[in-house]
Amino acid sequence: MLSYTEENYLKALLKLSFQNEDKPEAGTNEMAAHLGVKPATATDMLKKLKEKELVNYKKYGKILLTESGKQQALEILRKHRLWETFLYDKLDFSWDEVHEVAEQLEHIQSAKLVDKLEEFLGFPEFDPHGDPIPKANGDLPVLEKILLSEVKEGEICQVVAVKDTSTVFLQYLEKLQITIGTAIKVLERIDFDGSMSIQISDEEARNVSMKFAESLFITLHHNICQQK
Amino acid sequence: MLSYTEENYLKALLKLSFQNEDKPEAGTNEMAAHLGVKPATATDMLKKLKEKELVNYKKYGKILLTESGKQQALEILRKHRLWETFLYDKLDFSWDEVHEVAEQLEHIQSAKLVDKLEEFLGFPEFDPHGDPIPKANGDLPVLEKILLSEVKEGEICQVVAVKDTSTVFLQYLEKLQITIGTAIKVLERIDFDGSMSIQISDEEARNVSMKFAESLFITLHHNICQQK
DNA sequence: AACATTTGTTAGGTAAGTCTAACTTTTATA
DNA sequence: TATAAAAGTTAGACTTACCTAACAAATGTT
Repeated sequence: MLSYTEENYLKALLKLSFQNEDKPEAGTNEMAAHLGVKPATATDMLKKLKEKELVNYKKYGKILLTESGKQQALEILRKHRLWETFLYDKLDFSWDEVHEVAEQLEHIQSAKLVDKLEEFLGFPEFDPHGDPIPKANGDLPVLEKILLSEVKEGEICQVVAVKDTSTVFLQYLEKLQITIGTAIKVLERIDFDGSMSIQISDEEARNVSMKFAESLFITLHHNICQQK
Repeated sequence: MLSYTEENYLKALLKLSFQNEDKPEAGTNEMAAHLGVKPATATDMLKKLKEKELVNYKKYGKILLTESGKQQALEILRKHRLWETFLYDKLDFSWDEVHEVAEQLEHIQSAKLVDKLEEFLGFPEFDPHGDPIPKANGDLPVLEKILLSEVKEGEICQVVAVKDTSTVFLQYLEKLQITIGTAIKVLERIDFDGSMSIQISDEEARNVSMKFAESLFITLHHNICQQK
């Protein structure tokens, strides 16, 4: 059985592996910063987790979850996101209040509790932030993402990824204050040239080209919040 | 903010004060046994709790919660019993499974969570074991208890206390396998002499006198379990 | 009242998780 | 490529909550 602290290290490692998705390794300082401890402390814990075969780790090397470590981390993430969903859906917490409490609830030990909670919530696939909730077997639901250009007039969607990763495009996004999670409402589609009029968050209307609309992945999921 | 462990000591002290209701003090060994630690450990913690003015305690003396300590203990008990009710009512846990998980859940820190949970559950007054759930202000709901002799035919009730505390009566109860929490169904009332035919738990029918029926306090509450 | 038993305390030690300060290795840059 | 900066490690110390073993006080019994 893992301690509360060990669980937090595993979860942090999993999160970092999502962030740097191409190479899912992490560094000691990165870990420490994420957990709010000093690097020396993280080093100690990493040795301990290596002993338990939850991480691959060598002196001065990069840190990687083992398969076993990843499964355990996914289980914790599963609990975290199910509890967030519970707080949001059933207890009327706002999307920005759920995280702090879920940080505590995710450490409750009871397999039955997690499964019953999932059932009670109607087997949700995404939490209130739009993040996928791992299934009991560790599978992660995939966001159904489409291009902004496919969205109908009047619909609201959320940015989930970029198709074009060129610097000019990313800089343009930054100028428009669009990041992952930003809400976009399609006000009008111009059939003539494929351009559209959109509303970004709660800003005023703005026109974007077909090229733009075909470079941005969005989702229509409704259990996602306005900000992130 | 109290640690998980400190909270457990306060809760244990509160429980002991309910048990020895006439004098709500406890001893070091008693405490230690209740918490599954050695007396020496309990002594250390009691000094610490005294420093925080949560208990009144003197060397070799009896232990008593201060007003502040009692309020904090009641808050923990409130959380424990609300979570038990949640698990029982909403997640289909059985009455004997709820305690273990509630022991963990009671330590979650969030005033909003407790109040929202209470609302979500419909402001229950008693937990699945029939124990009163402290209100946010520390008030304890009182069980509506009546004498067994007042119960109508066909009704099911649960034993909550004895009116007669004589040894012969208590020994008789023991022989009938009646303890606090035992379920009793009134099968027939004989007006002639005030005696009644009752069913104890799932045993066969049995006749008891008016004197007996007037010596046992019961409750008709329905959110109470069969056993305790 | 004297002694035995129960009850409670003290002293010293352990493991987990944290820290600071000094040191080593890796990496980035002039 | 030499050196400075960044990243990571080690050693030693602190706190919390626990332990054992030895001791002290309170209680019960003849």
